[in-house]
Amino acid sequence: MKKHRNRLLAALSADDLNLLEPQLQLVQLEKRRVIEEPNKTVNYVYFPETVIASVVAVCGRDERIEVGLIGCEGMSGLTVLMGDSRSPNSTYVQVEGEALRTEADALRKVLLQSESLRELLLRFGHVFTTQIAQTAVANGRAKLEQRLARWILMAHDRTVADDVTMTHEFLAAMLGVRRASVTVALDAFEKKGYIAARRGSITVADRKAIEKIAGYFYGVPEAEFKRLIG
Amino acid sequence: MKKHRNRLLAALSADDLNLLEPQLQLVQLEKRRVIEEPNKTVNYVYFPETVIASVVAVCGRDERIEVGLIGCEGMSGLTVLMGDSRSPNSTYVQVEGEALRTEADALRKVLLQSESLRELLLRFGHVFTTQIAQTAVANGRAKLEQRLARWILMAHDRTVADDVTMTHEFLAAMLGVRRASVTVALDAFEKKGYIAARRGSITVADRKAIEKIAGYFYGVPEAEFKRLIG
DNA sequence: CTGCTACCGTACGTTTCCGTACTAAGAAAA
DNA sequence: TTTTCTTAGTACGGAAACGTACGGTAGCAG
Repeated sequence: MKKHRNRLLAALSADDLNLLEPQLQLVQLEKRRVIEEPNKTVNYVYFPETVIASVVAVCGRDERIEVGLIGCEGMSGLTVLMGDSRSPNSTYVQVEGEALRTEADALRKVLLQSESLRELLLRFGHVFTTQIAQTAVANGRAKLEQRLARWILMAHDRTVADDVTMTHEFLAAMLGVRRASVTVALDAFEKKGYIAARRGSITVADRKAIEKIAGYFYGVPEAEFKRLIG
Repeated sequence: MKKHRNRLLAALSADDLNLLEPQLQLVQLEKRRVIEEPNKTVNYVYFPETVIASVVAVCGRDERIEVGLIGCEGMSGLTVLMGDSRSPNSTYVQVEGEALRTEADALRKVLLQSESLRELLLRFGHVFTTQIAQTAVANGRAKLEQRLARWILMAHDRTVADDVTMTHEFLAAMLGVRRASVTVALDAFEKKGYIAARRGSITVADRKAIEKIAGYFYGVPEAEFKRLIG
């Protein structure tokens, strides 16, 4: 039984892992692959190994904004844990890579068999809800540079390399701001030596400095994760 | 067995209600009463009958913003459902009134005894998470008038009367904006006849018009509630 | 009835970010 | 290589909301 990079799977007891592992299938997910569509049934639940996915809340036709980021620390499809099968949010791959997935129905069955598994995943649900709530705070109170710094840190936490492959255009869509605003802010970061920017990619150069910019807008869900999952 | 005004309690099966009801205690909650403090153990879980409470996400010392509103349609203390006992959020009473409460430990016991109870409450958890996510969208993309309209509608849904007792100052703190901005926006609503404003209270006069202003920023969690709880 | 306090209305200069749009420079295709 | 497309840098006027602050008024306390 190999050790999983995914931290939820890594935190499972041997028994729970034995229960879940037969259902798991390793898949390669390309950039922009949609893994959950708004108000459509969730067929698979994903445990990212190297993939990073965005959860985007949608209202109406046009208004949308990223409310959470899921990487190797978490899982998609929380709605399944909550006894439902769909949600108004959209989820798709931002950074391509590998993930383990299980059919939603298979997961439901396993959840009924193990209370400890259910509890671990629900604790992650609490962490993720915290992440959404903190996104709401950042959207309401933080300046663009702070929100951008927060996003870079969260992405950095979830990548194996130090760089994130991401165009300004896409990043702007995630934050719900103009593409040009992202360009200006990233430029400022680069000029101060906090990041190295190449076409379509950002490399973290001085993480401490970026943390200083994000201030308290970064860190709350991360602390909850440590406390509850370790 | 009297019918509860709280819609979660009202949606319970007779068996589940029998299980839960002995634990419930009717309490009167005054305005601004804090029912959950950030990162402190939750002792009681509240099912509002006429109370309306705000869930406020906090980061650092100063930055805070309302991420959700709980009234007779819901419950506080979702962290307990998620297998935890605290959260980084704060919860307090906005509109005074009555609520039924249970000790968190008593609820935990009952949750282990009834799967259907657990499922109903978790479904509400999903609805509330949706509310938080939509708050994040509104904070990031909506204009102040739209956010204000959204807030008024959500409060209106949860009150028995048509009016909400609330100063501009407090409302501004909830939305994370200046008190003066709220005054100006409410003034505009009043001049158009959408609301009647008195010192410290807002009365909804033309709900349809307010819904039109809020647009798609209002309605998503409400639809989820209907779908999942009824 | 009077005075006090909390709440509301208004004002003004300033910051942040938007909408739009044009240009430049990498990267991929021909 | 040359062309074409995508991504990034820059510019400018304008809207939204901010920080701050001053004066007015409703309603309660004495």
